[in-house]
Amino acid sequence: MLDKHLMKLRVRDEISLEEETAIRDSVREITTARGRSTVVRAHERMDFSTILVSGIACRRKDLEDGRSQITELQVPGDFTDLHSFSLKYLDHDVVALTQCKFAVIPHERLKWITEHLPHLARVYWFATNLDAAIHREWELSLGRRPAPARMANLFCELYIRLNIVGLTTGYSYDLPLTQETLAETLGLTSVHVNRTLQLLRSEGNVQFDKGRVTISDWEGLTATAEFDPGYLYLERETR
Amino acid sequence: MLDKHLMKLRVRDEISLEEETAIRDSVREITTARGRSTVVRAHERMDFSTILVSGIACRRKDLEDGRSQITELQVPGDFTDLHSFSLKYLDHDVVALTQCKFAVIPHERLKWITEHLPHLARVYWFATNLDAAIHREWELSLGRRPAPARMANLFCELYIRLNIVGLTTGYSYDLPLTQETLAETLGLTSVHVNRTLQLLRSEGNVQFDKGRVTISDWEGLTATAEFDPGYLYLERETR
DNA sequence: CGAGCAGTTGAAAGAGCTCAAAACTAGTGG
DNA sequence: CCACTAGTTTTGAGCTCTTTCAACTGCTCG
Repeated sequence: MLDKHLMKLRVRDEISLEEETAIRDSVREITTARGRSTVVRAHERMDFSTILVSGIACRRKDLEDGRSQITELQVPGDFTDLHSFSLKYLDHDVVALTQCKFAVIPHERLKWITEHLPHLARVYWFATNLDAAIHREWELSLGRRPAPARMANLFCELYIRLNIVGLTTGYSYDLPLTQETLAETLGLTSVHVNRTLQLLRSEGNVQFDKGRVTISDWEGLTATAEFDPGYLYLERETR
Repeated sequence: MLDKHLMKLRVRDEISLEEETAIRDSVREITTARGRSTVVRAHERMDFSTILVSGIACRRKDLEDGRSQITELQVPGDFTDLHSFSLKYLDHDVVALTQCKFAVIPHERLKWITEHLPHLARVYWFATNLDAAIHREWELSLGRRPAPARMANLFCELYIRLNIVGLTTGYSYDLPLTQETLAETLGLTSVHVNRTLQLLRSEGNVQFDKGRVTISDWEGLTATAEFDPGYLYLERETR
């Protein structure tokens, strides 16, 4: 159940058996959410956090008039709302984009970890800092990269993140999102997403079809994306 | 020296005298940086973090071709690179936009805090989560808000953040940045920043002149900004 | 078979960009 | 005190990327 979560953590640090046990023992229950359902609502008081076990979820911020921006995509193994432990409520919704399974961890357990397992606490601190690093890269994309580079960047990032948790097959992976959702993610309209997708396909580096991303030329893709994986902190360190 | 830092922390939680002392005792030295100088370079290994004591700094990400995006502005009292403690190196530069003073805190002291003062550790964890929340709001701005709302939003955010540390006078505050820098912050060109500034001024809500922001109609400004301060987490809670 | 999404296409409008020049500021040195 | 420089702000004109709006296709599923 938490295997992908541990894979993700262990890419960046060593996790002892004691720590692994503490994590596994922290799960109160497993919940399921239908695709396109809001799992956590912004401003709602939280006393637990959840790890995404399967499916694709996201953090989404809405504006009054219906416009909305997805600020991060979550893949299996990600702690979707670990930050609610110190924030107490979220500034955004958590939305299950496809059918999802979540492992629920009560905040009291996290508190216990900060008091008894300081190294694991730092690993989790790191995990939230990694989310922030992803946010910063997306700010760069949204602020400075034209649509094709922005989209190519997203496909690169997801390839790396999904590869870590064993969800890629060669250079392709499932991404069962609509172009509409992709638009919310990239700060574009769905029409423009459609055209940009065609452009990328015509360049022969990536293809997005029937909910699956296929990268045919990784070098070419990273070039159009100006992709530098540094912000994903892929080195193992003692945190 | 750290008064503003403590003011910022105490808006969100109670900080005991013991914790305050631990913070003050953690400062190894005070350094100064000239305006427009890079203080920390991306990918550079860090063994200390710094609190901004005075001046305006920022986190900036650069692209090969010279385009760059500021992902957050830092005001006095902010821990500019607390996240380098768990990240080990930064994915962005830290740039002093004006002359700045910094208090230097060695990582080993932060480690000590995580092992002996778990509550303070959680407060600092919270502080990095607050940065992430600001990043998310900026993603929303960059992705979905047209230039005037985006700019108005920034002026609102800075008003609140500077007010917390006592750096506002009525509804105005110093912001000695060029329009060029503002453009890097807002994901716009300096030409468009200039025109948007004129538009906002003509609407009579804000004015940005000679490095000073003057808000003449807070209600009006928050309306054009679609500003909701929820993401700044202004409530005091036990973290 | 029809309803309802998701994806695709076309045409026109608009927000923001580029390039280039002019006007303003403030500091420097004669 | 004035000329000179460098940096910043302002303005104009044309252009591009992205949006908007609206229609059309195709697929899936009851």
